[in-house]
Amino acid sequence: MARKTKEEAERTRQQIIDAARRVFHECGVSRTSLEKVAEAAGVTRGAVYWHFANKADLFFAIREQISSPLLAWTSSFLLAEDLDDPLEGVEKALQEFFHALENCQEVRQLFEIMVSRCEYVGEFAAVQAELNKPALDFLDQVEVAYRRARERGTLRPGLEPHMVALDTWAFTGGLFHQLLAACPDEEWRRRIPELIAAHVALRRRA
Amino acid sequence: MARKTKEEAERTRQQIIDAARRVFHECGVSRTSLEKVAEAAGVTRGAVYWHFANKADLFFAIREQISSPLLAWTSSFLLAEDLDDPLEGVEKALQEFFHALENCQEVRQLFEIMVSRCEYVGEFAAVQAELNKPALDFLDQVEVAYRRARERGTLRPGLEPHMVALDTWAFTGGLFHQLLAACPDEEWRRRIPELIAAHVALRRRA
DNA sequence: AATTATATACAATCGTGTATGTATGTAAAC
DNA sequence: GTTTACATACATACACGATTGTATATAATT
Repeated sequence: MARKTKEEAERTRQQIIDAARRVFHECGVSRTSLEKVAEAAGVTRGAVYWHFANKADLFFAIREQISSPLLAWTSSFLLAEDLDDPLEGVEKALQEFFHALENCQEVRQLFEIMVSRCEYVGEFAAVQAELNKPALDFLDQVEVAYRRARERGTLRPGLEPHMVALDTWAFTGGLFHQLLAACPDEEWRRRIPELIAAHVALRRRA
Repeated sequence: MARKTKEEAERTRQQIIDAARRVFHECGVSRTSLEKVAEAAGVTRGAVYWHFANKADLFFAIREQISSPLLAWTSSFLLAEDLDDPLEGVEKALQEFFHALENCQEVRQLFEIMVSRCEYVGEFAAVQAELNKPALDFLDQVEVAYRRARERGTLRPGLEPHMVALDTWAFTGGLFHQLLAACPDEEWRRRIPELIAAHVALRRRA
């Protein structure tokens, strides 16, 4: 086969990224050969190697496509300055994040790959560092929100913003991992919004 | 080489398990060939295949050696019936678990392998299910503890045991994962006991 | 005409499982 | 108490498939 127009090439690139996400999700990253990805995308390894240097490069591309916009979206709520109660921003951000995780197939696949279908060793150690940066940013932002809440008087008295932020951070990470890896049952999933609300409520002035 | 006595054979088996844990931790499960494990253990693949059917079998053996006793130990605190305040059992169990995670090299390596150096696909999907079972057991036990606390009147009024248990469960899972994969800094680690204490305190009657 | 977007062909490596070799332990027969 | 027979605990060798990266071919685009 032969050369295609730039738009067609871009479409091919996207097809490869989509295919890679599906195959990574099904087979795990290390058991996925680039041949499989190519086949799933309806091209040959030639095309894959043209667009991406190697498997790790492909992995980063998937991340870029899905994760970046989502995190920008959710953190916009955390940073919102015009809230009467900054705790609402925390709750809204969490609700949005877990809503996307529940309802968007691509998002869910990506995070499942990152959590339980990838080994963070060698080239992929860098991927893990990338994964963690948003988590640490989130931690900082939550602390800011709690600090603001204390100033506005909506934080439960006696709670120190730093500690509460760590607590919420741990809670969020736990929800995230348990949801992806150890979900007890379907009923539990439906109660996640409620659980988040309860978590925040416990930190609000009674 | 030739046949050894039963004790020697058992020692060989343990050496292979130890070596496998180290190599899995360093290279990731899928990039670890049984040849590497054999070399690290000072034997040949023949010995490895004699004691274990395949890589997944070896993985289970590592888990069995390290995880089982630890979980028995920690859950003994959760189940303790003679406590004035059942919340103390929750706290003690969490403190013990994270203490082991901090101070025991083998425990830490095992969990790091499970969290970020193994792809739960194919034969290993079963491993993940195994990993989750203790987590779900823990969830149940925590709920029992909170229920008892409510009966004894040490639980903060207005909290429902089921929801609080889920909250603590998420918190614990988050602490676990963040500690293994995204630890902010050394100072943070030293404050984990404090963080756990604060978490439980927030659920105790003021 | 030069470049680009692919397909195809190639070489080299690596890992797996199994089959086989072998020396020693172990227990029963004598 | 030997001898014998068999099981055990490995080491070694082999056959096979799978993947990877690259080099080259090809045809359409620019």
